[in-house]
Amino acid sequence: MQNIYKHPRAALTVDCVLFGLDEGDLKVLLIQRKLKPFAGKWALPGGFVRVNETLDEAARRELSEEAGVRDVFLEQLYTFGDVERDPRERVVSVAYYALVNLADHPLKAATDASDAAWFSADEVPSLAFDHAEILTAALRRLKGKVRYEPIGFELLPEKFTLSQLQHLYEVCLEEPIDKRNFRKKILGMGLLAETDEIQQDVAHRAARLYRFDAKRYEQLKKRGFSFWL
Amino acid sequence: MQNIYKHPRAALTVDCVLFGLDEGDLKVLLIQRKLKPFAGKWALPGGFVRVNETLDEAARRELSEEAGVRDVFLEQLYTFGDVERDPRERVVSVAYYALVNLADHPLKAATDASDAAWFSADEVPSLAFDHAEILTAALRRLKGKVRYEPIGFELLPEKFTLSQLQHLYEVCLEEPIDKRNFRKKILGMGLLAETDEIQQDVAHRAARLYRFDAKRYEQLKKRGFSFWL
DNA sequence: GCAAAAGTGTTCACTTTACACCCATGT
DNA sequence: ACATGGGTGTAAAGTGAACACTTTTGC
Repeated sequence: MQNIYKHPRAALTVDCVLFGLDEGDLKVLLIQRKLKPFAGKWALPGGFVRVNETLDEAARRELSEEAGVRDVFLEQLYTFGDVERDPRERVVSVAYYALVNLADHPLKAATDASDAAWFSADEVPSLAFDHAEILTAALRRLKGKVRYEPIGFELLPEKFTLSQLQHLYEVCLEEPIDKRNFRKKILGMGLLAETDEIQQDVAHRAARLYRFDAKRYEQLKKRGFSFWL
Repeated sequence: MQNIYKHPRAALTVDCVLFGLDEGDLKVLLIQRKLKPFAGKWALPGGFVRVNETLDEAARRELSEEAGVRDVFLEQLYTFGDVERDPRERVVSVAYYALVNLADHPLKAATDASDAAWFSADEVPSLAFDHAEILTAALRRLKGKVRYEPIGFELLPEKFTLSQLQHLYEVCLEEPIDKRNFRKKILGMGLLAETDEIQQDVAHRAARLYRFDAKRYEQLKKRGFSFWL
């Protein structure tokens, strides 16, 4: 190595906003800090980037270590670089957001840092560092992006009902949606494959289950199709 | 400071994709490198982030030092963190894109690094580092974002004709646009203020000049209006 | 007078919205 | 039998797309 430490360097971290959907309620996973600074405060899972791992790898590692989740949808969000965002020293943080399906992954975040808990995304406690700002940015991104990319499915189980999907969109778009129009539009896209299964153990007529057809989406995208809701 | 250099740290840089519009041709400013690595190759303006400046400040400083432009539209794009992206050592780069109006700012980039030149955005030479990837991402962002945010005006002079605006959109959307429909739509938004001036020194009927009314846009946005083209 | 771009409306197809009732199931 | 959500079609309004000619100006 050459030229290193000639000048002082910022430290580099990743922070992850992990979203889950619980019965039509959008949740975020937070971790209660054990160490200074902000000991005892809630914070996003995250940590230092190692010198030989990519940013994506660091984010996945932190999600695995601190939140106990693997193989989830993950996307870089924004890099936060205010000079005073960490009281110890200059720390620049690359923020990610991740989407997990709470039906398959446990609601208890099995982890070493077991002080993890899910909070409603718009009712979080006071957060450490600038994590409130990161969370706000992640919510904005999620709520914007579900409209033009089919990422909402990452929050649902593999097989889901049209009502579950509709509720998800109602949460993200922050407005009620007409049931018939929603079904017409989403089925008309041809991205949902009907399964031969139906909802189980419900105290009313059981709904048909659908899958998102990712291969079909890729095909259509190549032909110029754009997802839009 | 505490805990510093306990572990090796990545270096942190910013890189800027500066776009300009020249007669309906989208251009990017590149700098010919003087130093190793990649000496002689073309690269994006950029450099190391100082420990006491924010990322935005670093990006603006580099644009000023290397490209000779100030007070331009600037937005963070993405952070590139591949382990091998710099052959010297681990360097993470926060990429920005900026939009400048070439009519007011000089086409010659007056600068210390005077080996700067404008290239057509889709006919660039081979670039240093992963700058080709950064440029691709910036183009994708620009071409996507002009549709739903009125950022295109940053590429035009303060007063412009509707045809100039249409050409800009034709470049970004990569398809011809019907003149009458375009004018109907853009004027119908109420974001353009007619000036009492007309185009000068053209060998045909002179077009009326318009301004983008940023205040009006802010007002409308608060009332739920969304820009869309 | 001709070349070159400015400016201007209408029609048709399609998309979006609004809206209400019966059905299947479990308790 | 009743409570709960599942599932379905139509009409009216609004939006997007296609399209051609006259006007102004400089040379």
